[in-house]
Amino acid sequence: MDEIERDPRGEPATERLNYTAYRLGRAFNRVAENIALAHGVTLSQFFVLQVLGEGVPLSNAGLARRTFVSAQAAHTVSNELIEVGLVERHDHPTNRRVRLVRLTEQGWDVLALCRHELRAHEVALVDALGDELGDSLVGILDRTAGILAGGYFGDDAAEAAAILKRTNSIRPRHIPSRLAAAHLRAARAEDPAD
Amino acid sequence: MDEIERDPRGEPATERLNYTAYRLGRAFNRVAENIALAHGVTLSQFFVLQVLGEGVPLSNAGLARRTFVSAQAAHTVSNELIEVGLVERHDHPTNRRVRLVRLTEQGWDVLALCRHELRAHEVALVDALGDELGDSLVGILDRTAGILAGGYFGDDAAEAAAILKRTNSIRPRHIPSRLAAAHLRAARAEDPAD
DNA sequence: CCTATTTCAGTTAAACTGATATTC
DNA sequence: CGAATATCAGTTAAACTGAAATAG
Repeated sequence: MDEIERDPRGEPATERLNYTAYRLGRAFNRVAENIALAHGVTLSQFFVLQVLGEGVPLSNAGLARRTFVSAQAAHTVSNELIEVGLVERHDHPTNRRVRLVRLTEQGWDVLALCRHELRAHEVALVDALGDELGDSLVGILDRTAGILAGGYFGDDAAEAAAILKRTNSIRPRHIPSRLAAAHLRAARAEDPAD
Repeated sequence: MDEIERDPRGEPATERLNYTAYRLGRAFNRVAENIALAHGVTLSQFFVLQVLGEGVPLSNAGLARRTFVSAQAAHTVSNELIEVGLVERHDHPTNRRVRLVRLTEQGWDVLALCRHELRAHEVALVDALGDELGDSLVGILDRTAGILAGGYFGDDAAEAAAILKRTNSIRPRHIPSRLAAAHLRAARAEDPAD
C-alpha cells in the first residue's frame, strides 16, 4: 500500500448531508437525463414535464417554485417545450394576469415513456436497497448513492448503452473509454458471431 | 376552491425518486452555497474542499470522480482554488505522471468554518426529522425536502440573512421581495428601537 | 500498444440578475 | 399602492466535448 500521509483533521465527505445529497442527485440526474434525451427532452425540460404530469395546470411562477428555479428560467424552459409541442398555454379561468401551462397529448405520450423507464430503474434500486433502510439520514443517502454508483449500479455497459440512446442532435455525449470498452465486451458476449 | 380540471393521468412528481433527490439536492445546495460564498468560495469549489478535507492528497482524476464531474471541470476548479491559495499541488511519491492536490493551511481554515456552520444546519434538520425515518426511500427524501423547504426550514428571514452574508464580489444575489420583507420584519422585531 | 492522467481549448445547457409592464 | 406575475434582456458559473502530450 501507498500509505500517503493522512491529515489528522480529515473527515469523510460522505458524512456531510449536503455532499451525500448532491452525490445522490447527480446519480439520479444521469439516469434521468439519458432517458429524457433519448426522447428528445433535456433534463430541465423533463423536470417541467414531471411537474405538469401531476395533471394540474400551473402558472409559470408556480412551475418555477416546483422546479426550484427562478421564474425567468422556468419561463425559458416552458417556451422550449411549447415550441416542440409538448406543452401549451391557456388562460386562467378567473385571473387574467396569469397564463397557465399544461401538457399536450404529445407531452403526455413522452412523459409516459420516460416514466416507464424511470420506474424500472427505481424498482431495481429499491430491490438492491433491501427492506432495512437503516436509521440515519446520511447513512441512507450514502448507501443509496453507493449502490447506484454512477446511476447504473456500476454497470458500465448499461451506462454506455443508455448514452448511445440519446438523441444526439441535442448533446453528442462523449463516451469515456472505460464505458466504451465495457459496452463492447458486453455486445460481443451477447453476439459471439461478431 | 378553484377545482381546475385535473387530468386523470396525473401522478405526484414527488413519488419519483429522481425528482425528490433533485429537490433535496437543490435545498442543500442553497444552504451550502450561501455558507461557502460567505467565505469567498463557490459551490463547486466547496465540494472540492470537502473531498480534500478527508486529509488524503488526490490526483485531479480522482478528484473528478469524487465530485462527479469531468476531469477537465475538476482541473479548472482546482486551478481556481490554487490561485486563491486554498489548495496546492505537489508530486506523487512514485508516479511522475500524476500531480496530487491537497489543502493548504488556509484551505483547512476555510473548510473548518464552513463545516461548523454546515453541521449546525444538519443538527437542526435531523432534530426536525425525528427518530422515525419511515420505511420508503422516496418517502424519506420527500419528507426531508419538505422539512427543509428552500433549505432554511421555511424561515424566509434566515434565508435572506444568509444571502446577505455572501461575499458579493462573487455573485451579487438578488433577494426576492418575499424574503426581503420577512428579513425586515425579523430585524425590526429584534431591534424595536429602529 | 493500451490505458490513465494532465491540461489546452472551445462550446453549451441552464441557471442567474436586472428591469419593465401588467393585473389583482 | 403593494404584491405577484409575465417576460423582455444580458450575464455567468459550471458543466460539457474535442484533442493532444505524457507516463506507466
